[in-house]
Amino acid sequence: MSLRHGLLGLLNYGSMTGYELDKTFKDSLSFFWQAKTSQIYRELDSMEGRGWLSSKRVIQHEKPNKRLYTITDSGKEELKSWLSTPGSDIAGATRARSSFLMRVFFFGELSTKQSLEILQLYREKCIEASKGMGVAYDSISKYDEIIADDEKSKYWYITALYGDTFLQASLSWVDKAIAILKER
Amino acid sequence: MSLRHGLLGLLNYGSMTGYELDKTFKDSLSFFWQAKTSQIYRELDSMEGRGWLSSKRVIQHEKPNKRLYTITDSGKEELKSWLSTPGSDIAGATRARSSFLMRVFFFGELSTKQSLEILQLYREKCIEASKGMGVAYDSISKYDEIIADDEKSKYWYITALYGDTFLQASLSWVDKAIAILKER
DNA sequence: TTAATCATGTAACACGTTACATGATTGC
DNA sequence: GCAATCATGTAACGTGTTACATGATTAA
Repeated sequence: MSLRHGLLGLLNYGSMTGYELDKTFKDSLSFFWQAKTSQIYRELDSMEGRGWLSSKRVIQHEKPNKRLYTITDSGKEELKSWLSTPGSDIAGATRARSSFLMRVFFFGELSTKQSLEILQLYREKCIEASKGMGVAYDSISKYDEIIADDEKSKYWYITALYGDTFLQASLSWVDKAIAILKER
Repeated sequence: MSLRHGLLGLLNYGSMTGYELDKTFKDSLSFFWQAKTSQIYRELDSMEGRGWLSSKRVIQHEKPNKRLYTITDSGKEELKSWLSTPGSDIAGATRARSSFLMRVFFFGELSTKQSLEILQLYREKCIEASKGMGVAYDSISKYDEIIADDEKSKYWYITALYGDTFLQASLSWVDKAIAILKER
């Protein structure tokens, strides 16, 4: 499973509360992996049960109390071992799980006009997302300043680069698709 | 949900057994959506419960008996309505859910040598998958001969084109990533 | 004064994965 | 003789999603 290890990776940068993890996850990893707040809390609980994390209740007076999670040695081991054995997900990475593309496969049931409308909507979303990549790079710079570690931020940059490449490819595909539907 | 509608789409081309659906799904849609055999049988059951399908037991003597599924009018309606309302999945399509990329994000914890090895493995998988696209196009031609409908096969071709575009982009990204790690 | 932020969770349900079970026929 | 293909499923478990619940502080 991945959410587990994503959280482990983030906690390896420093202790955080569930709330902070949720936001950090959404800031940094949500392009590749989405998770709901409720799932994150449940997962933290189960990770603590496995001994990968320890937690401390922090009493606050002006704000609600919070629970601060810290990665344990056993958690660090698990993270390293997960990172160094990229089992099946390397194969899965050469496929693009997408319910949208599955729809497109069946667009023969719609009119060309309707299909075109949907593809054009997708095109706009791609352009929007592409513009939004700036925020991702900003986010990387921000965390880079806090953590200040070139070895780490280099990879953050590489993943952001993937986002760019992916969105450009998506755009170039949808333009080809629209052209095919318009020809003749 | 998507598996449901994928199966509905396939059954709209003609009646099939669970076994045939499983193979057809894996032949045609598995680049975008993966499903286990057991899940397909369970789903067919639940779809019949909703009245989207009807089924008939076919008694065979030389082979095991089978159950033939046929889409109902209500199922056809559901398919059309799903196709024409591309709700949230159009937004999701501009993100690339990938546990592999999440790993890469944390590669700072590994040595550059190890990271390079994993990226090179990924590179090979991309090339392999890229070569495998030929099979996908063959599969399209095969079904195109059976179904003989340009309106339909046009979209099959467009989705295969996505596969190609995606794999080329993945390759181009990993080459950039490897270059970054090798520089200096 | 209304919405957003801070901060945590529970419960129920939906979907995906793994393991197991059966047994005949056909091709290498 | 052994593996693959045909053909169907059940049970248990793991993961993801939706809905609900609470309540103070701060910025527009």
